[in-house]
Amino acid sequence: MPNINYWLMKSEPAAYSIHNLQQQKQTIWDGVRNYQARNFLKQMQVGDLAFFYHSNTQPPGIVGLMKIVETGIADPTQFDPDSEYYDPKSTPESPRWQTVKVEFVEEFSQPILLSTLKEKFNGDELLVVKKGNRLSVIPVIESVAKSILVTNN
DNA sequence: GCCAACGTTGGC
DNA sequence: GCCAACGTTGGC
Repeated sequence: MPNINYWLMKSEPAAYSIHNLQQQKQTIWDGVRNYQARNFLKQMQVGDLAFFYHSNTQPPGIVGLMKIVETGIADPTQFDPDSEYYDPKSTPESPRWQTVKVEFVEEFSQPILLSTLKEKFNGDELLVVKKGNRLSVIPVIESVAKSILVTNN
């Protein structure tokens, strides 16, 4: 059994929600323009699991689970002049922004709200509960991931 | 709308 | 390479 890593990936549901993913089944997670978040995307491996986090919504929280199905994808929006994520300094020969393809696994019957996460975990356990953490992609340690999964079964 | 916590930019 | 100014994120 290869090691499975767990991640948390944020999206504003107004831009892209868990239901959009449920309908599409798979999507390329594009638009990440933060180097630290990108480095986490680079570390992901096929088979890893990621929590889908709805941000900038009422209430914010983890709403479901997805699986990494492809890695090392050059984010196509960086080459698209019409995209808000267009990066004129990036070239197809050496793409600056790479990402992954994710697949819908499940929507949680009950979202795990940020307020609940704050009660159960501290900032070291789950970076998203640390005040001021705005990274769109962060790692989740195994014990925390297991605990979240158990909560929803 | 507020504001804390960043990240980025650019002058030096 | 420093750091002030500025912009953005995102919970509240």
